[in-house]
Amino acid sequence: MKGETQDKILQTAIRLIRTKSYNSFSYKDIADEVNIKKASVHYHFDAKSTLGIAAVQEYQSKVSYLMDKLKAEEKDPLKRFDQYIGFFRHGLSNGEICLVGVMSMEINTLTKEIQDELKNFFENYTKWLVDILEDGRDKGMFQYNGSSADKALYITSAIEGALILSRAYNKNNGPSNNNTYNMEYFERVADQIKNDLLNNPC
Amino acid sequence: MKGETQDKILQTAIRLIRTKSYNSFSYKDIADEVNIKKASVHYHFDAKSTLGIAAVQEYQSKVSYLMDKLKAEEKDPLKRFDQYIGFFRHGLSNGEICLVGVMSMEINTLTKEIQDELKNFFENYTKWLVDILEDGRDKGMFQYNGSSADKALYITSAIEGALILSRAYNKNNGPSNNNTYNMEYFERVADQIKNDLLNNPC
DNA sequence: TTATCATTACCTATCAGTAGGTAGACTTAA
DNA sequence: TTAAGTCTACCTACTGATAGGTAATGATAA
Repeated sequence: MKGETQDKILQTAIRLIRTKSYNSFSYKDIADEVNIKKASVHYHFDAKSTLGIAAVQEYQSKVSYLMDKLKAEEKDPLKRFDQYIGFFRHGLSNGEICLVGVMSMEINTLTKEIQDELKNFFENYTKWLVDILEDGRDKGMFQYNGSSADKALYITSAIEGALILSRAYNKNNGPSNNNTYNMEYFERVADQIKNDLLNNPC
Repeated sequence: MKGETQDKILQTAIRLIRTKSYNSFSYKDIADEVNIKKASVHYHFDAKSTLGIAAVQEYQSKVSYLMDKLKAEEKDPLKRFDQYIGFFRHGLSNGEICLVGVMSMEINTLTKEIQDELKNFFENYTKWLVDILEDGRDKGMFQYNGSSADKALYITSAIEGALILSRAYNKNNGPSNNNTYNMEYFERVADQIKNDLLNNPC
């Protein structure tokens, strides 16, 4: 199959970035997981920075697809918001946090090209959330003061932070018998974000 | 002077972790910045993990000192909260984000000893904030629903996330002529956290 | 006082291992 | 036959780490 190995490499890279960070995985790691040799990884992605760019683009297109589908199929703002949160929840339950968050942390060590790719992603990222928020406010379901852009930035910050802290500091973390993680911290923050949206200043 | 070089190494390590991340700096980086040889860094800290532990402990004791001083000297809860935020603001203005946040992101790549050290730090970290929040609520200045522990987790998440995003996505980031960073995103999130504390559900 | 010894804080040189990366031969399927 | 994909085998640069040596300092005992 054309592109099968290439796709495996890409998906593995994305998973490794989300579990260990960009500067903490190597071509050897990829090769071992895909069951090919290091040189073959280089055949598909000549340099690590190339793979990095591809990983961001692939992750973005996956998220774009989900967000567009969500916008088309789910008209209830609260359920749409829940599904938005659900996207992060699902990753975290497998020990994977947001790729944008991880690579943003390492921003000072990345090439200009990757930085630009991330910036582009981040802009879309917040647009989706602004869209959900404004839809909810228009329909009278969400209340918040100030601009939607500010609120989106606030929520995004809280989610990114919650993902990091949840994976690091939950009791019994590390994957359990069924290979999922304790979600306690994440859920506690997610609940508060939602309550703020629903109950905010009278 | 006894310990002068050792302290320079430690301070440099902390700065490099906060600007680049733990897995993105090397003993060579430290050696070059302190103007000694790599082997001399090993003389003071036999292994990188030893240096990592020492960095977390040193950072913790610095923060502890500031927090205790703050508690003793500043009795107005709002001003105390502002100073708490100011601690993160100051770091970010030099391109440095929270060491706990950075290393938590890399948690899966760290030794058990460093993980324990971080967990210990995180527990104190949230205790300080809970203390500020409850003091403010007791004095009738802060309003929030739910437990103080939940609120502290929420605020901590938002701050950690804001630090990451602010450094990565502000316009014109990178250090400017006066060697400081654009703080826009961080301030926008910080303002909302504060407003929530002051105006929340009636 | 001075010769002896230990300690501190560095050095040069080197280690084995791993990083990302390349050249060229081999395999396989269209 | 040709092109795609994978391999072996290698490279250079760098990783954390160690061995062994050297001044300088300080303590100690004859």
